[in-house]
Amino acid sequence: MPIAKTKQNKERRQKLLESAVILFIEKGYFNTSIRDIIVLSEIGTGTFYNYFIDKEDVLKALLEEFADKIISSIKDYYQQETDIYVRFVETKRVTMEVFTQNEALSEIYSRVAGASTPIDQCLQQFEDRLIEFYTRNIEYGIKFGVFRNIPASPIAHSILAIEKFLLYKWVVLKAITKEEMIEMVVSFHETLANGLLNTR
Amino acid sequence: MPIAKTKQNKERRQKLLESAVILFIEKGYFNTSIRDIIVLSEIGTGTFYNYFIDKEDVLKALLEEFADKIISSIKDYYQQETDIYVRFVETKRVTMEVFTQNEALSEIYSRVAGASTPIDQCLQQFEDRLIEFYTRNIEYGIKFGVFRNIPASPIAHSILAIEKFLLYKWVVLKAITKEEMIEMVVSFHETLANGLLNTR
DNA sequence: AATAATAGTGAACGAACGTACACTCGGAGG
DNA sequence: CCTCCGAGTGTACGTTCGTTCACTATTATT
Repeated sequence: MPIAKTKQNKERRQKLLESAVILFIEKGYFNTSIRDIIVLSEIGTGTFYNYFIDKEDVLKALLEEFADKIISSIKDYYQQETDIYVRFVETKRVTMEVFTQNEALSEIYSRVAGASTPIDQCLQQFEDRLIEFYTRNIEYGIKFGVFRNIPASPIAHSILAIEKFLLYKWVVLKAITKEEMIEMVVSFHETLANGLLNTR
Repeated sequence: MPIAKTKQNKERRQKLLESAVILFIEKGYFNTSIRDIIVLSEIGTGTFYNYFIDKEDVLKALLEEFADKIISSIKDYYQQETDIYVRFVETKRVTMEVFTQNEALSEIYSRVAGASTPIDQCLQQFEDRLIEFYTRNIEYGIKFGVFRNIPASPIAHSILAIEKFLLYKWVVLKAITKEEMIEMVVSFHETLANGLLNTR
């Protein structure tokens, strides 16, 4: 059982998390042992258990940190920009930029989906927050007559889905470049916007 | 090293694969050991290695089997239906039905993405085949003036992305029902089709 | 019926795993 | 200056893992 968070040395905790990221990328999450993390962190074997319950607990901490980073970036952007149509396209650019600027965490995020129930719950929370953002944005557009009156939720889902899928294709499969990824997300949104816009 | 495939007992091989599916669902892929598969299959320990190289080899066999099933269902459907617009919407229904009729394999497919490089290569092959189908279908639509002249590939990607994402949401997270999943895929396609159709 | 070939078997092995626990030691409190 | 708390340490243990290989059972060949 870990000791109280206030008793934990913050730098030591960060060192553990950083080492974990390096190893998760290098060897993959499942091929990384707690021992590996301990060795790279240059801490005592038992010390690990003062900070985390197990390996999964480390992953959860990393994902929560990442989710906070993305959500706060979007929130910042939302305070700068209020135009509904500009928001619709540019929010995605903001999100994809956070992903590309945190390549290692993006790769871990892309790889661990479906790995275990607690991890899934953590991911689902994060994704649901994003979908909610997107849905609200589209509903604003409908309310003010910019978009046609269509079900917003499937569209919001599709937006997250393609972001996630193309991120996976870039960061895991290396099948497309960073630029191709962003270009495809934008191109898709332009076509989609054509289906959304109230032009009649 | 496994023995020649012609020398393998087909029923025994199938029994091994079926046991693996049961365990992968029950305990998850990573928490299932080769020992578990051997015990449930009621075969000798060494016999396993006459059939598969390792656990990953079992997974690859399962995924290939599943990919074949989906691709052949779509191919069958393509021989029945030639109308471009009907194809565009209904192909997805065919695909989603194969997924729902093979829930266990769908769950495994949803869960193992990103797990390891060889598995990813296997998945990528399968997904690329699907994307190629979708792209060709959209390009037909453009060629014959049914769809506007837009880049087909990002659309094809988005279609697979939302299918995969909603499948994950149904079969892994249990956050939506089977019916909601299909309804959302269809609803999304209707909006998307509005952006695609050449109505001017 | 005897022999050869080979698939099937499972005890055994070494490596790697998570983590418990007895121990060290710096620094705060008296 | 002494005491003592608790974070840090790392050896050592029991478990489980994947894999091997000498052996047995079964089938095919002559």
